[in-house]
Amino acid sequence: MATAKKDLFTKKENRIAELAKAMGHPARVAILLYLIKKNSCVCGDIVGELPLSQSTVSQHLKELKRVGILQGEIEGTKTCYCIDPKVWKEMEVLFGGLIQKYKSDCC
Amino acid sequence: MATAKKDLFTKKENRIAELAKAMGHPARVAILLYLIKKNSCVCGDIVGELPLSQSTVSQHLKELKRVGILQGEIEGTKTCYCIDPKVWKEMEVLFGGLIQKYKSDCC
DNA sequence: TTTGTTTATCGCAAAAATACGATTAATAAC
DNA sequence: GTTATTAATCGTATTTTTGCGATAAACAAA
Repeated sequence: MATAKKDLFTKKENRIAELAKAMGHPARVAILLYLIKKNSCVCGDIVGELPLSQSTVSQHLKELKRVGILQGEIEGTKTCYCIDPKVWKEMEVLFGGLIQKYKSDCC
Repeated sequence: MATAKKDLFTKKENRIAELAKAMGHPARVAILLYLIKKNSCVCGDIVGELPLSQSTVSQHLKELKRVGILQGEIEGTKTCYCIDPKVWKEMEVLFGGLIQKYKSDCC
């Protein structure tokens, strides 16, 4: 079988890239900031906060959910999204670790 | 004039997304890890480290340079890339700030 | 049961990212 | 000078992402 693209890099490299990419769109950053600010899992009125259509926002939420950053819980007709503390911690470790690893003494 | 896409979100949201997106590819993560490990600005032998062609690696380096994470300095026929400490610090502030801002008490 | 609300998904179009080989440009080595 | 080395860029093909309207699905309200 052909080599999967993922196999060209380490698990860690792939995971960092996957999480970074999920944060690599201003709408998704805005969603995260909104969820953090609200300090609780707010429902789909996220749509009302963003200058994008409902279906587009739904896609962004889906992507954040896919990589694990968000959890979505259905409550009646509404869906309640919130940050997954476990994955958030993972990001802290991965990004923090990466950033701390570099001590400037270049060039 | 039409609204630029950038204007739909705040400067901060756009900048976080831009930096995150630059890290949103395993090859670029690998480049950064390699530069950190070598602890000095190593030249284009980055190409030898990656399972990608020279032109593709060059493009990834260009992207990292575009957002400011890397600096490139020409030395003879070689080019020496290194992390820009200033932008690295900016990432620490932006990502660290974002991640620290969330205190789990959701759902 | 009918109607309204909310969210996910489908289908599609447009734009952007990824990857590579070939070529160019710049310099070093001879 | 000529030749070799290194890296950037060009052209192009493929894939992925982004975005939206329309529709569907699930539930609540009437």
